[in-house]
Parts: sequence; structure tokens; C-alpha cells
Amino acid sequence: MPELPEVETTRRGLQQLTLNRTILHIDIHQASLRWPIPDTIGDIKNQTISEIRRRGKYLLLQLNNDQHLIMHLGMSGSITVLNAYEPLKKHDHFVAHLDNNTSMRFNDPRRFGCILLTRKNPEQHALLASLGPEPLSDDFTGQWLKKTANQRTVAVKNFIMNARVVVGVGNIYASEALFKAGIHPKRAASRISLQRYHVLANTIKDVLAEAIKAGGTTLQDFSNSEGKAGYFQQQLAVYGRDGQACNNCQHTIKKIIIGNRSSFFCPQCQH
DNA sequence: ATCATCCCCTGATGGC
DNA sequence: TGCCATCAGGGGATGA
Repeated sequence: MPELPEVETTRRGLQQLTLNRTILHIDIHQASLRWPIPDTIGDIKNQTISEIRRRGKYLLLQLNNDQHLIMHLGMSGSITVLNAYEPLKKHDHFVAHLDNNTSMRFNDPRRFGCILLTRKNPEQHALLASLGPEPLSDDFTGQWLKKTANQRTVAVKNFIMNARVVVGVGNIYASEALFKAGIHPKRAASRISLQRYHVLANTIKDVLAEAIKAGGTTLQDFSNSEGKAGYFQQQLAVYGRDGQACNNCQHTIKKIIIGNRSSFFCPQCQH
């Protein structure tokens, strides 16, 4: 589910609703996520949330004692902050009660997400240490893509979904960015010119930035921290539009499977 | 190193 | 109605 725009939308909401709040106590309803919620999680009690950052699809909540809560939304996760009296929903696995009568609820039907706690710099954590550049930063360029693609034979769609190459690009935005760049999703990463990688880096930035503006894409599960859906799905050019007409050329959008994931593209516009 | 495949899990949907 | 197969915003582990 959540790709960079959805995680960034969540980060902004949490910043509004939980920054400088103190965690009074926590409830764990289901510790069995992608990895178990660690036993040390009780350490966050009486800590204040002092900073909220994002790295790729990971949310990093810094606490007063310099520990960090690392949260990932997996395929179906969302985090809401509601008044304490609002009833829990199915799959609200973890709840942090804050000092203003609200509570932060981690909901994840498929439980591919995670909640971890670390004492070290979270960037050094094993899950984050080898991540590639942030797509919206100046470190992410066509030059970087070309250099990283080198001799690699992998399909470009899988290439840009690889978090070591660039973080935050998931199945929806990979298809969207490749469509806007006019690149066929199956093209080998090494068989794309520097010039075209410049274009692709820019379309990735554009698509992600526009999706953040729209509050993310909601297909089924995603909601922002107030429980509201995003609306970028209204602007999707190819994702989920197989059988429909391409906005550019009226040809029929096709769906193919690449690396076990559905991919959508226009056979006329993308080469 | 790189790549393809499998797997974790629940829920929605469609065919019979 | 039920039952079964398929698919879904991710990504780690494995083995070739």
C-alpha cells in the first residue's frame, strides 16, 4: 500500500497531531507484525515525541531519551490519531495514549508493517543502513540512475522499485513515472541512456510530489492520520487502467506481470 | 553482486 | 449461500 507519498502524508499528520506530546501508556493488541514488537517497547512510556522524520517508507519518531520508534506501514498499514474515546477498529494492533486525551493507533490488516525501537541512530539500523537516495532530494539524479544501472539486466520497473537504488517508489508510482517518461517497464536497466534517465528521475520526482499534494493514493486501506482517504487515485494515468484509453494517444493501456507484480503501461507511448 | 522466487497475512472479488 | 482461486500500495530471505 503505502509508498513514499502516503508515508509522507502520514508523517505530516503525525507532526501536527503528536509532536511534543508525551506518551502516557501503550496498549499492544497484536505484537506479531513483520517482526514482533520488541519487549523493550515499554521504554517509550513517559517519553515525549520530539521529532518526526521519514526515511524512504520508514517513519522515525524521535523520543526525548534519544530512542527512536521505527514504524513501517507494509502493504496495508495506517496510523491515525483520534480522541481517546473513539472505539478501536479491527487490526488496531498498537495504541499509544498521549497527554491530550488522544491516542495514536497503528492499524495493519495484513501485518506486513513493523514497529521497532532503537537506541542508535536509526539511519544506522540494519533496515535503513543501505537505503538509496531520497527521490525528492538533489542526491537523486539521472546521473545516479545511469551509474547504478551499469550492466544490470533487471527490468527498469524493478530497478526503480529497489530501495537500494532509490527509496519510496512502489508499485503504483513506478508504473506512473515510467509512463510519464515514455519508458517501457520491461526495458533492461542498462539499456537506457543517460538522457532518458534524466527524464525518468524528473518524472519520479514530479509524480511523488503531486501525490503528496493530493494526500496520497487510497485504493483500499490507506488513510491519513485523521482517518481520511487520499485522492491521487483520481490522477493515475495508467495504474489500474488496463483496457482503458491512454490519455495521450487513445491506445489501450495494457497490464503485464513483472517480477510478480502487476504493471501497467501504454504500448504506444512507452519503449 | 544480481536476479528470480517464495513467503509473511487478511480481505475483497469473481467464477462455479 | 458457500467454496476456491486470485489478487492487493512491501520487502526480507533464499539459492542459483
